[in-house]
Amino acid sequence: METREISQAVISRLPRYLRYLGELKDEGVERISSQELSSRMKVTASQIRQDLNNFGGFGQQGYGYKVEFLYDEIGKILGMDKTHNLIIIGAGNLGHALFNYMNFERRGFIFKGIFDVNPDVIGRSIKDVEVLSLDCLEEFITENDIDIAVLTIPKTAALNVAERLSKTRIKGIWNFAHIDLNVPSHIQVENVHLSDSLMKLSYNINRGEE
Amino acid sequence: METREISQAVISRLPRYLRYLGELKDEGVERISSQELSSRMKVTASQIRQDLNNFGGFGQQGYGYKVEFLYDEIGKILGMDKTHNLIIIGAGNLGHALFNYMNFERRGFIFKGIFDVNPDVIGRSIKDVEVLSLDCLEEFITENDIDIAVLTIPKTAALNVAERLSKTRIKGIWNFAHIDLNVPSHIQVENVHLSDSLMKLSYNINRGEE
DNA sequence: TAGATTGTTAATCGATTAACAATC
DNA sequence: TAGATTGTTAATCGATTAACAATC
Repeated sequence: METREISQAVISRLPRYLRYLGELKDEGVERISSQELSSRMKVTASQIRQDLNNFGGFGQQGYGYKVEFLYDEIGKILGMDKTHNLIIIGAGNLGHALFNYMNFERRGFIFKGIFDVNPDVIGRSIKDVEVLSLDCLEEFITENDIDIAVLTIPKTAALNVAERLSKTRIKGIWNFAHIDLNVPSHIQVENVHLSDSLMKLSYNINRGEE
Repeated sequence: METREISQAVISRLPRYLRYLGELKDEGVERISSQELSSRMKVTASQIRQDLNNFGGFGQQGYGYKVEFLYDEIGKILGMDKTHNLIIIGAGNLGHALFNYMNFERRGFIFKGIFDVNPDVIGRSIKDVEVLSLDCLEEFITENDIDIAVLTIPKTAALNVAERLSKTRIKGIWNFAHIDLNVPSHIQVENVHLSDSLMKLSYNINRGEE
């Protein structure tokens, strides 16, 4: 329905808006102006208004924005009003950690299963959920209406699994493997390259010294 | 020594260059042109040359770039020739996972210690390293020449710890808490907001459907 | 109504891409 | 030398900021 595409720069800022609005809501603040919000968030008021107006007019002239309303609207834009079924592929430390991390479930991200290739790990239970063999991957995705696969496996394995996922109903891949995936355009990939992030920090630390 | 500031957009791309050059090196490729690299990485050759020339002329006209040399140079720019001492604050699932993740050590990031507040956890061992009490934080940082603190604790605790870290010799914070930290400018903060990332994926999935 | 603040258009700034002269 | 490809300047594109008319 939308005509022009909204830039990823804007999308990236939405969760941050949501976070600050959540805090305001918790503080019992009912209304906020772009000016006030801008000084809290250390961005320009202009940017806030521009960003929001990509999705419609959420404010009232002369008044500002209703915190709760805006919070809900941004939530909807980000799809937080829907639930998403996830599986984790890779029951190593990181997969384990994400699986145990409950806060995602509050947001409608439901972990339905966890997979591994290692026979020593398959069959064990994490949080009452059994670690499954990768053999049943496709079947499980279909039967459990899985939308998102989280990849916490080494890079070579990730390429192979991404290939298999491409032929399923999966809509998105949350990729923690240190490699770029090549998947059809109907599958969205969101990368979390931890080592890239750490290298960036390293750069900035060394720069800061000069 | 450098006069103009290099943009964070450029810095963010460096680890990706390093990754691709590493692959090329492994494949035994000795030289590569910006054109060839651009088609592999799906960026423009212009961008590659512009990015690299922020740091100096690493190529040879008519020839291209020596893979190994360029790999080493980018590594140096990112500080991969130095070692960094890290501590992890928060021995929960995520802290645990990062602590166990060996690949960082290959890059010169040495995990020196892990901290928690929970008395049930303090004293236990992870990889032969004892989980320490937050009480000895400052002392430990000084005695072990710690450069980077990794924050894998809930947001309120993170604010408090960041405050304490501000008064130490710490140069950087790798922040996994879902909150923006306020620290003096001599401390660099690199955020990994996992829930923000997942929300972005959620947006793109729902958008993709239209 | 007067004051405040949005929504939106216009101006600026920065980043990306294109072009080409320099040179290996 | 001729060909190839860099380093770098110039052009374009997009994103951010400023300004202000619309309006609550």
